[in-house]
Amino acid sequence: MKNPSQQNYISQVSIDCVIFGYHDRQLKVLIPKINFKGDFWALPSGFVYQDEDIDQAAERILRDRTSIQDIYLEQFRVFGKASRTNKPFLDELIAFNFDKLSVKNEAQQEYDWFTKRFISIGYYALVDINKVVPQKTDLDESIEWYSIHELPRMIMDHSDIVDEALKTLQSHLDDKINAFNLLPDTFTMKEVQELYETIFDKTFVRTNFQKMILDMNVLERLEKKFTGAANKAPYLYRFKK
Amino acid sequence: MKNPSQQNYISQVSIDCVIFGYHDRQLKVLIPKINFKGDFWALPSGFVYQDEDIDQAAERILRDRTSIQDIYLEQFRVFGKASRTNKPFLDELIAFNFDKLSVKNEAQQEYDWFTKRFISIGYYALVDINKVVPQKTDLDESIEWYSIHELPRMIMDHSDIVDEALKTLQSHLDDKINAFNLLPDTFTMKEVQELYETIFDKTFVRTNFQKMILDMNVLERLEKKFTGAANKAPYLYRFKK
DNA sequence: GCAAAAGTGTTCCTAGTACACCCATGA
DNA sequence: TCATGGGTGTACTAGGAACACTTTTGC
Repeated sequence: MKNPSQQNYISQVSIDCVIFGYHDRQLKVLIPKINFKGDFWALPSGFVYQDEDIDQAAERILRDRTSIQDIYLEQFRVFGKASRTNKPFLDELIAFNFDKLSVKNEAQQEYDWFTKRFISIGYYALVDINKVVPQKTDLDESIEWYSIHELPRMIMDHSDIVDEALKTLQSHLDDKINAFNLLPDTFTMKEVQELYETIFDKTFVRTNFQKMILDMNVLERLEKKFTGAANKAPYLYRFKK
Repeated sequence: MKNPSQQNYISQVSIDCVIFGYHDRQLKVLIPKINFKGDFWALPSGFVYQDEDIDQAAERILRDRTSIQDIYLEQFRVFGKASRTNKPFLDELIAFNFDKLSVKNEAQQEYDWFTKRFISIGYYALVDINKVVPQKTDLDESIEWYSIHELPRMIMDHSDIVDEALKTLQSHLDDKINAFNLLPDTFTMKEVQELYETIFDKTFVRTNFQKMILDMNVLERLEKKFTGAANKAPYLYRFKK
């Protein structure tokens, strides 16, 4: 990765992405661990090129980390406190990793660029977890799916950003009907119900839930799914595009 | 006004405010006209100081234009297309107002600063129109309330920003219950109904509307309001804080 | 036939809508 | 007492919640 301060980025503006996936009745968030000593986790982030729409920038960041195109994504909030800076985190990172005297010249320039106050635009993405092949950047030690209830301790206000993203997702589900982006192409009604129960952290009555979803009129019923289990085979559904 | 490029602003980030007021069954927006030849209208805007929260910046911009404190305001969207720049507008303004050869040195520096691509954070504000004393800045020729249905032709994407603000206001009314910020301290139920009918551009049945609003349980009933009219005096209400 | 899970229908209740009715006010 | 507009209650209805019932599947 080239030095950001040398890139044609808009300065002091960043994009932070909360990438939601769903697996095994758990809502998950894709989070990289930074490749330095000291256990630092940070949301997939990036900056905006001068000639790039912010939506394009978010798409680029997401594509780089998930290796899939056409991701469902929504801008949900700007985080703009004057105190929003990487400085405490960077200083801690440097203390763990470098002799302080060694930070000079070019490094100093990067340091100055990174430790300015940043305004961050929050996006959330909904992806089919099976289609994602998580990609490390060369700054990442690892990149993993974490259950939203067992997130690692993240830098800056990234935990708050995840909280806000979840709230927005919940409030959007009613009108935007976008939850199906978290499921595979075809799915059973039971899977939809489990997803909703996970997102809202509450249970639904099976029969009424089925009615509610079908009344949305956004699903098409396909063939039955025979699992070999000793019970009635459920229908598969697909989201109408 | 000092030259923005000399101020301690975050560059390429602006704040645009849609200030909603309500009068005479009309939803209005407070819009300054720029003090140059050529008829340019632009939303109340400003920039963010390095040591200032974006919310504070929005409050400052609003205070400067309305001369009231404690304004209800909500961040609603970021406008971040790569093509978002003041350049076409500024060039037109300069063509109307200056000999091109006169734009030099210091002016050139301001020109360069202003014509960069800007990411703008949209805020909407709800104010009691009676409490506002619109304030011109020294860049303004005038500042007026315009009916949302008769807005002047504004620069850049400011019309789109107003549209987005209105949509967000409508969608927020259900859960945020913030419409009362547009009314005086005390008001009758009829006034509330007319306000809602204006915002949603539809009519409500009087008796059911009263029930709906009272069931929100956010109003306290005060004394009656005797207008001298030959009919039953309506109660005044106040929004519980 | 039986257990398990899926699909459909039926009843009940609540919340919203339409509307009838009465009340207060000043001319 | 009359016209006008405000306040309250009641009947009706649609949509949601609870639940009973039937169907399908493999052992």
